[in-house]
Formats: sequence, C-alpha cells, structure tokens
Amino acid sequence: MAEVPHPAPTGDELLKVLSALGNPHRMRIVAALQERRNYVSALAREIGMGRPLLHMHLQRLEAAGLVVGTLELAEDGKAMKYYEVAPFFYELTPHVVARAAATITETTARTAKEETK
Amino acid sequence: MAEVPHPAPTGDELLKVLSALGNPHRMRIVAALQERRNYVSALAREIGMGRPLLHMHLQRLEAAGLVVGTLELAEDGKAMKYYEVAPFFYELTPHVVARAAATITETTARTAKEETK
DNA sequence: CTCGCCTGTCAGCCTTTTCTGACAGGTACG
DNA sequence: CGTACCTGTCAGAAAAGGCTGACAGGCGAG
Repeated sequence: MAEVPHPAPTGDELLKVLSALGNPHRMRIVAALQERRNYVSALAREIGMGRPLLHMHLQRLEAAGLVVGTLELAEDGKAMKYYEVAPFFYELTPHVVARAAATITETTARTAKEETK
Repeated sequence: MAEVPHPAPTGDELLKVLSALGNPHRMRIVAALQERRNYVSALAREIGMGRPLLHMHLQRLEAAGLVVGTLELAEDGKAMKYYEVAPFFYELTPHVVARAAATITETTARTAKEETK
C-alpha cells in the first residue's frame, strides 16, 4: 500500500484535478465508484441524477485522470460503459501549489480558436 | 520538515479547499504569498489584478484556511492587511475523497435561509 | 484642505458551469 | 413491430463565479 505521491504536477494538471474534485456531486461519484465499478445508467439511478448530467461529470473526472471508462459488451450484446476510479495520489501543500502555479498555461478568456498546436 | 498530512478532512472542508485551489488566479496568489507575505494593494499591483477582485479571492482562500490575514498598523499609522500562506497539507487519494464525500452537508440549492445552526 | 495610499463594500455585467428535456442509434425479447 | 434497456449528443434555461467601477472611511504629509 506504500503508494508514492505524484511528483510535481503541472499547473494545468493540478488545476484540472482540483476543480474536478471541488464539486459535491463529483466527489460523491468518486465515492460511489470507489466501492464498486459501475455503468452509467445504473450509477445515475444509484445517486439520483440525470444521465446527461452524470455523463458530463464523468467526462470531467476522466479528463482529470481520476476515473477511467471502459466500453464493454455484455453477454446479451448490450454495450455498457463501466467506470472505475483511477489510483491517484496528490499531495497538497503550499510548496506544491506554488511550484505548479509557475507552469500555468494562460488559457484564460482566450477565444479558444487560437489553439496553437 | 516532517509535516504530517491532514487526518480525515470533512467533506465540506475538503470541498472548500479544493474549489479554492482549483482556480488559476487563486493558485498564483498562494504562490506569490509563498515567497513573501504581502498586503492587499501591493499584491494586487504585483500580480496585476483589481483590488476588489483580489480581495474576494483572498477571502475565499482564507475561508478555506489556506491563507491568514492580519491587520497591522504601519509605523506611519496606516492600517495594512498582511496575508501569508497557512501551512496546510492535504493528501488526495480515492480513499480520502470517498471518506470525505460521506460527510457532505447537502447545502445544494437550499434557499440558504435554513442555515440550521 | 487637498492629495496619496491604505482599507473595505456594493450593484451590476459578463462568462462559465451546471442542469434538464428531447432526440437518435444500437441490441435483445415477447 | 413495439417495448425495454443501453449508449451518446445537443440546445437552451438556470445558477454560480468572476470581474469592474464607483463609493466611503481612515490617517499622515505637504
């Protein structure tokens, strides 16, 4: 169990992780998936949330690398997307934050059309 | 330097911390204060930000317990509020998140007038 | 008394997030 | 073929956050 903390996270990376986890619903989603992996519809019913909304939250969590989704074919041929938590480990200290802050891609308010690269 | 990580954060507490740190500006504010404590107006000039806005961000950070503000009297009698980072240390793992998620005060969409206690 | 620098707050605008309802496609079962 | 369950996406409403300019008070120096 001696997990090693994530070295020095990028500003953008840490930003995505924190803003993803800084939401009550998403936090509960992680908690639910922590107990057992589940597919979207079932999870939606379990935590009482609309599918479209849950879908959005899961995407956000996956984009931050906190959960992973896998599209699987059930025996009866139905396609179901199972999600499970990823084994993340971040340390949150002033030093880490300061370090990360220095590497933030100023994507603020940009028209988003100037996606260089 | 053997700092000990924060035990088991409350859902609300962790939520405040994460949503506070999950913002590029606030992250940079922490970074700036990490180098040296500073007072509001000077800090505002340093990171190029309006005073009212910075004030709001600082409040959010302070509410999360990440920075502390102290109103001090300068030699010439001027009142200046100095801010500095608090020595926080949070561990971010699926387990911690799941644990915290269970203790979330469902303040969602509540009229906020029913602030019991 | 006016200027400069400090503190704070408030109303209002604007952008981003969050959330909902409706739609479309797929496979299996009666 | 109609029903039931799965998947996804999109437009548009509703709410939350971020941001700005203006205002008010305090103290010291010229």
